[in-house]
Amino acid sequence: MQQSYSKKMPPRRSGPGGAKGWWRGRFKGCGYRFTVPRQVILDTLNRTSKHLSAEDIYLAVHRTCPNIGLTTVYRTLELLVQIGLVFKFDFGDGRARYELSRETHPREHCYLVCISCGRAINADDFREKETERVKQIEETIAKRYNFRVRNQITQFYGLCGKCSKGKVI
Amino acid sequence: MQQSYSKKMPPRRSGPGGAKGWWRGRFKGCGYRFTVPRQVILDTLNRTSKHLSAEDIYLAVHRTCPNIGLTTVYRTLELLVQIGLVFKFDFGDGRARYELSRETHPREHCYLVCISCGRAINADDFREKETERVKQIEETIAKRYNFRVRNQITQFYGLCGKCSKGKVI
DNA sequence: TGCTTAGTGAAAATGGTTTTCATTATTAAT
DNA sequence: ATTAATAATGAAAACCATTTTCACTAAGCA
Repeated sequence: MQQSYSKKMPPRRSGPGGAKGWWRGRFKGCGYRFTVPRQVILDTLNRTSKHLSAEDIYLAVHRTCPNIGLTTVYRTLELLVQIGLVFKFDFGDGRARYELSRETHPREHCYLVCISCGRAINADDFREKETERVKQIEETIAKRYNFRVRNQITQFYGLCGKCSKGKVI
Repeated sequence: MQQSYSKKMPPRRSGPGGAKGWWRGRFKGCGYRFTVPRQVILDTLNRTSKHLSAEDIYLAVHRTCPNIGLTTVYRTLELLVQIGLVFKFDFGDGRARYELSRETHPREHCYLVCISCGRAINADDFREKETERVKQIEETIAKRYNFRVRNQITQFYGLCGKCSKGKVI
């Protein structure tokens, strides 16, 4: 039972408990409990800017809390994505990646994915200056498709330097 | 052993065998055999503009050639992606989708993916007028990252009309 | 403090994809 | 054409990220 939540969000890092306080409020506001596993998983995501897989998170979490199982990691991540606190990505390598949604960070992501070796190269810097344009696009989409954009990813598929060596096409 | 292939491509639908002739040449040029399963799978992809999953293709192919197995479908698709004849997509629903690469069709794809119900809405029309801009971006990427772009997909993650009902956030 | 119920963890199940391996079909050489 | 070499195939098994099941635990309200 997800409840509606006030549009006026409190600033993320102020108030009792800092980020944790904000998260807690967000959980409660949606009718969920703010449990230890959920705190620890959010903390882990908060400590890095990388895109972690569920197993990455499980292993990191496992060091401090060995009793937290992989199942809970998956379940929590699913919930966090639903709530909108975490973004889920798929680079086509058979495992999903997760990243904490930070308002101070760009919500536009850009990757170069090599179709030969599967390597994914981050090219976010590419989009930074396009924020305005992207905002416009999102507004248009909201109107035309009645769709609320939360996150955006652009992937360029092709051949990386190594893999394109010697190939003309 | 992938061989280099002349940059001057013959027109896709002319010459002996039409598209098939072109495909055949492409296979041979790369050192691969143009077998019946590969023909049939390419034909199937050629007959639709939808994004088919491996199973979709298997079922379609199975009607005419019941002896073609799912394994071959997967193997052929992987090869086709490597050769650059087919694009592979991932909407995060646990199964990959494939689409024939047609030069007459745009290589820019745009989707709205609902993080609540998982529905993927095609919004390609959105990009059609941006072809020039996208070309520039691809050129810059090629230079800066030494990366040859073959295909591009932009996904907007968010809430579709149905799923955002009653939610303020 | 106790009660209700959401949340958790271990193990099993699921399901798309990949690997294995014996067989078949294609190509190049004869 | 026939044959030899090897690439391609199909069925079954393996793989592996993710999900489900179910008995148990802990958060939050009365």
